[in-house]
Amino acid sequence: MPRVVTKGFHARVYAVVHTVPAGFVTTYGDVAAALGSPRVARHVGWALAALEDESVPWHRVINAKGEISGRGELERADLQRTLLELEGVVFRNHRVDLKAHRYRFVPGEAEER
DNA sequence: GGCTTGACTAATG
DNA sequence: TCATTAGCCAAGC
Repeated sequence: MPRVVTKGFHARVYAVVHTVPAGFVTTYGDVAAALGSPRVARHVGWALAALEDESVPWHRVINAKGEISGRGELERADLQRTLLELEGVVFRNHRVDLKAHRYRFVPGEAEER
């Protein structure tokens, strides 16, 4: 299993996720795009899988279908849904209404330089 | 330095 | 809307 990586690609992922405000959600692809590479959506998920920093709102990151992923850990998926609902995100069946809650990243927000 | 893995996405039927 | 296939690329070993 991947060790904690607090720098490099993962660090950027965390920085981007940090810019997502409460009440909004984003997709792995969007985060990847915000990083400059729309193809690295899988790595975004991987970065979050290795995440251990509670300050990162990982629960606001879902897949392009509006569904919650979670490596098969239903516990985490349930928590994620609960957290989002508390923030005002509307769930329709088992999916988030991306049209209403998808967050648009602002260039420069996650850039820390 | 090369192969395997993977919280994905988009396209196709 | 669902199932299958192909592509992409960093991190780990």
